[in-house]
Amino acid sequence: MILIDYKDSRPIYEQIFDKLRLLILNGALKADEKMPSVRTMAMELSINPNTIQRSYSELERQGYIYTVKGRGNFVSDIGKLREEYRKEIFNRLDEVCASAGNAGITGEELIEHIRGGGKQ
Amino acid sequence: MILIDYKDSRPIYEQIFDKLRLLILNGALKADEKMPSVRTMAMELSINPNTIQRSYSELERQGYIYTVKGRGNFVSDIGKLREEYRKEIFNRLDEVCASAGNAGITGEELIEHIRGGGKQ
Amino acid sequence: MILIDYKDSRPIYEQIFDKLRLLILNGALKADEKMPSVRTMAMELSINPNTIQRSYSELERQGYIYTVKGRGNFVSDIGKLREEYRKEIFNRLDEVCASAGNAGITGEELIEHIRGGGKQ
Amino acid sequence: MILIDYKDSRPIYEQIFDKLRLLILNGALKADEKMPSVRTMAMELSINPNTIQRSYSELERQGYIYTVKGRGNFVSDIGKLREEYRKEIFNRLDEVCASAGNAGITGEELIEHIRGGGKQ
DNA sequence: GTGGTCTAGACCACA
DNA sequence: GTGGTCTAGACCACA
Repeated sequence: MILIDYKDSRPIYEQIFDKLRLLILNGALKADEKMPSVRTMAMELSINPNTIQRSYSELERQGYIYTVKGRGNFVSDIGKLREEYRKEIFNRLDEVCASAGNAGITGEELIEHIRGGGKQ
Repeated sequence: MILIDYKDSRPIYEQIFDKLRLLILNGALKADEKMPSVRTMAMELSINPNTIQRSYSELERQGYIYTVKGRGNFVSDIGKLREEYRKEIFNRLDEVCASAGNAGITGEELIEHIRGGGKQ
Repeated sequence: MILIDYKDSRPIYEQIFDKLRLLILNGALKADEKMPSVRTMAMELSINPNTIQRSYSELERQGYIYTVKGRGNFVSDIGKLREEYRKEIFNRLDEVCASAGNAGITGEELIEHIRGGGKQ
Repeated sequence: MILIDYKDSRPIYEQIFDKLRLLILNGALKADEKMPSVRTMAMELSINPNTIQRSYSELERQGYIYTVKGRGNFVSDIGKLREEYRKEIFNRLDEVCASAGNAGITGEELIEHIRGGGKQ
């Protein structure tokens, strides 16, 4: 379900955070569904529980999951968060556009690339 | 000429690398032009020379500048590099598109955002 | 009668404790009235009986209820406790005043806020 | 400068966070001033560096300090944050008022308590 | 030297 | 069993 890329420069806790967040935004993990326990996931991925804990804490801090002490972590009912994620993506798009401008790439070229389905 | 943002989470050597690379890609720094010496730039920016050296090494490794022992660093004649930089940007665009897909954003929405000039 | 907020960070036993204490201080639960049994309440709230037990133990420890073996839990005749609860509140108020002082908020501002009915 | 209360139920990292935040809000630590290094503070307080690190991370996340890799942590120029802290305090005051209402304490009593300087 | 990440292992509160 | 906190110790990137 989750694969860790040790060659990725991003820290492990962040990779896990990103993938879980995506599963929640996707709807693959639904509201009030129980997440795998910190220890279970740590065992499955052969990773220290502290590291998983950190991913979960960050998910909780940003409102993607909520914690019930002694019971586990559960998926939140996200609503506003979808909107925030959309903004995050448009911001990243803006950055790409800015870099493109510096490299002499026009907006039309970017659009053509998107239309072509990327990675042509 | 170069401003460092200490509140930026990116390391200093990377900020400097990015800005110098941009000046070269821009044509602001032209082929065979001499770069400021490591020490000069370190003084001007009040930064550890090791840090400047690291930016320069990375620029050299990627082919943006070349070093002549005892004489200094000079801007390369970049040709292929422009093309590589373009690829890098299209790759970043592909990543944004992939994330967008996961969030239910269509290519048309991205295109509309680009057309609108972003940051509306 | 009692609603548990699983998204509240406070532990469940504490939420139940707080709400029952309030019902007693309110007078909604009167002296010598019988409390619902641990099992009944556990069933109604779909909660582990151990958790309810813990809330009841804490209520008993602080004198809000008393236990008769084999018969159940009963509301105490609270008198001093009202006074203690008042002290607790004034202590919390003192803490707020102290924090306010550190933030440069004057007592008059706090008073004005109270007069204004708060949450304006 | 900072004392840890091991009898306090709040975790150590939170106590340190609170105290440092206060020193910043106070102006005792000024904008762009260097914070003690994680290790130095860990030694002084005889606490594990990871714990200090956690306090610093939280301070950074909330914008009270900023980190320059390889150099250290520095106090941010807080502005909005003062306003947020004020709000936090008024929220806490609102909670006290609500509890007071439940205990039959009037707003006037609270005001009188504040006027009297508390802890009378 | 400075912060960032991770592991191993422990102990605690809570259910 | 479940998450939360902490210590001890290691290794890395950065300056």
